[in-house]
Amino acid sequence: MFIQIEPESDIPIYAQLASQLIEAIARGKLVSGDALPSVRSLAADLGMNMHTVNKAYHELERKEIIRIVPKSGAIVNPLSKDKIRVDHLERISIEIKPIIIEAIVLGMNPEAINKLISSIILSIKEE
Amino acid sequence: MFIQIEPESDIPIYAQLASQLIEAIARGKLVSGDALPSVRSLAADLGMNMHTVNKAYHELERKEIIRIVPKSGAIVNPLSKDKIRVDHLERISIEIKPIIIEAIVLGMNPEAINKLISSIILSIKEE
DNA sequence: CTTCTGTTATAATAGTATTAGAACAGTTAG
DNA sequence: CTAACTGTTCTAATACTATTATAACAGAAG
Repeated sequence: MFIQIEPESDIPIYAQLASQLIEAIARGKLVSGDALPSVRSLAADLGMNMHTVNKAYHELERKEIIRIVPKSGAIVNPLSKDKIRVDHLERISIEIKPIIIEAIVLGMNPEAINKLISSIILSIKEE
Repeated sequence: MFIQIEPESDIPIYAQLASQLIEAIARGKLVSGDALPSVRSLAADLGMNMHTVNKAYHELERKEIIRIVPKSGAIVNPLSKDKIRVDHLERISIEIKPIIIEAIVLGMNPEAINKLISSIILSIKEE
């Protein structure tokens, strides 16, 4: 697996894992219908506990990015191309708002913010 | 003070406070050079502990949004209009990246993301 | 049927969040 | 000058989260 965990980060490792799995989906390394590794095998693979991987998976399930089939496994949900549900948009909005405000206070104007986001999107698709 | 804390939120109250102070600066309710209330008085005002307010202030100091003068008080830093320092840009980038990725996975295209951010910026300046 | 799956439960450890109380030393206003 | 106010530092208690460790359970899959 293409996961790199930084144990010394102040970001919990279950959150790092969840984040990198989302990134893998965004990059097309994981596509709709793909099965994720079992919590036990991925935990062994990454040298962490089964429950930590399980927590990351449930984080992704809560965001409806994967689906967990009890006693069976987890698979990547169909990603709605160029559509977004209102509740998802709401969550993204709540998550992103404080950062936008911080950016403004630190001196970024709307164009600069837009430019930053464009470069982030490019960096995802390229790397 | 124009602060509203939600004690039942899963966001720590020191983080809520820090966030709302940044927002107050973004809205111009607090401007460069303004003195923040003392940690004791704001804590009493909001019904929370002095140390919790202190933690929020140090969070803002870490982000270089305010300056804390030991044994004296905290004042709002000069906000660099339409300029942003590289290290600040770097931090904003790291903070915003996982959310952008989540937005993409949930079906937002670059235009939709840009539109969302524009509406957030508008909502800050209007309300 | 046996192995693999997520689920659930208990438990221990470490760290964070929040509150409390107190003392200390520099700042400031009367 | 002095008294009130300031952030700082310390100890300490409580609650919650994060992480790991075992173990047992019951459904899925070969």
